[in-house]
Amino acid sequence: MANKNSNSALPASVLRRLPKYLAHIQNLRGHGKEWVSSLELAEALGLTSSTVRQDVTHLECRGISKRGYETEALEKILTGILGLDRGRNMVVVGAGNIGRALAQHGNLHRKGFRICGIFDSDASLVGEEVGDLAVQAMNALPDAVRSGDIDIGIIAVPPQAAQDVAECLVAAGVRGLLNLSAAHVHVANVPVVDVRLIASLQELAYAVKVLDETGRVPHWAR
Amino acid sequence: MANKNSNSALPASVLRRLPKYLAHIQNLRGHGKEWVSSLELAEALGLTSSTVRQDVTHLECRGISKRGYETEALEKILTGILGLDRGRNMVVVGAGNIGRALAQHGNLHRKGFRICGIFDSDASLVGEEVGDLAVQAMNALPDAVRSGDIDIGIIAVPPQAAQDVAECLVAAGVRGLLNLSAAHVHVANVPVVDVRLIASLQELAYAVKVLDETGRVPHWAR
DNA sequence: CAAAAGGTGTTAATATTTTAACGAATGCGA
DNA sequence: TCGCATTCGTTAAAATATTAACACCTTTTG
Repeated sequence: MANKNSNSALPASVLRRLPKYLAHIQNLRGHGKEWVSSLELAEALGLTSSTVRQDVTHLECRGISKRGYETEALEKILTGILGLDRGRNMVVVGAGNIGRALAQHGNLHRKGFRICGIFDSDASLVGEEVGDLAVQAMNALPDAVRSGDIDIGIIAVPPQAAQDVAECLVAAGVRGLLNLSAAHVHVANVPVVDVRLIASLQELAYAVKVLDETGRVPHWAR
Repeated sequence: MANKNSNSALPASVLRRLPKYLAHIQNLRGHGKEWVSSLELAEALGLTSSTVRQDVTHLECRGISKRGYETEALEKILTGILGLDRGRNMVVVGAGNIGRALAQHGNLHRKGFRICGIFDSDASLVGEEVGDLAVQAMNALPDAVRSGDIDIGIIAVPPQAAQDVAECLVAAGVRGLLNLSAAHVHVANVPVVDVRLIASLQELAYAVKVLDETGRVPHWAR
């Protein structure tokens, strides 16, 4: 018997699609659509209907024949699984372009990800205003994390500094790391997920090269 | 006989690791290291040595027993495959926080990705300075792309606008798209790669939830 | 009310990715 | 120069992920 109850962890492949389902369904709901079929979802997102149905299997949600899935239910379940029903407090380390952009990024806020502080080891940046925050020195980090109920640390520093910053953040008590640097970071017992900014560009450069040479777009870039 | 000559396209799984190999190897070279073994690479990047050796198989590169791989050769091959030996010209659409941050991001430039223009449909932003560029109106885009030898378009707009912008960019002649929005975009015959900014945060939120509930970090977030 | 159409959930087949295992090659120390 | 210990390339196995196929539900329609 298939195991699909909600406390068994999701396969990574499925999890990675969930955010796109959610974004699309929120959009549909915004247009007043109450039902959506696996085929519609698949076509909108570049998948097969089979994949969509398989994925839904892992959710606590059943569709009904000839109608599909209820968008309201799907949205609720997805936000629940992703833990988006509760807000998350975060700090950013690195007040360069990317760090500052994130700190001011309204969308994050709208999705329940609050940025509560921004830090930099460069003393000349300390005090500078970023949105309604002021850049703080690294030695202010531990207190800020402990007293601010911070869940997540965002690493927006040059790659050489990334691992050190990760360790700082974890020592300060953060429970998850979002890594925007190109470096690999690893810390015991704390989840890390990479935002592959430069890597994605490099992938794209490869895809463009393949397109030039063969006239065809690789399937992973469609 | 295994097919490993360079004109057969790389498996997606391998390709996605290449940027991390490259970043790490460049770092090693910076420290004067001339050789690296599959095991060292694996440990630094959170992989198995088997995976690394398997990956190298797809590169036009042989290691030698008891030493490993030559870092210089690896770097050259990787940059070649990813098409990083030639510069790429890009335009950004969307002069919000993210778009502006990218346009000024020094690292991109250093890696051969030149940002040649930034555009926005919001007339009130047109003319604003971003680094050494000025925000242009959308109707200036086609000429800029055609006359500027632009390869890549970067989509940094809200999700509702993403698909339209994608089509604009492609109509203007761009040959690849980097999508920073949460929406899915699709255009015939042009590769698209997503930078999963919000999606990654959502994945991380899930990983944190799993950590809370089970005490263990899911394997895909380590 | 029967039949057709358009959906789902499930199972089974296929394809891809990762890992393990091991013979062959190379450098190092005695 | 002869082992010994490393490390590679390769093959095969195991694990994951994707796709196809199909029985069985619902709604709509004649």
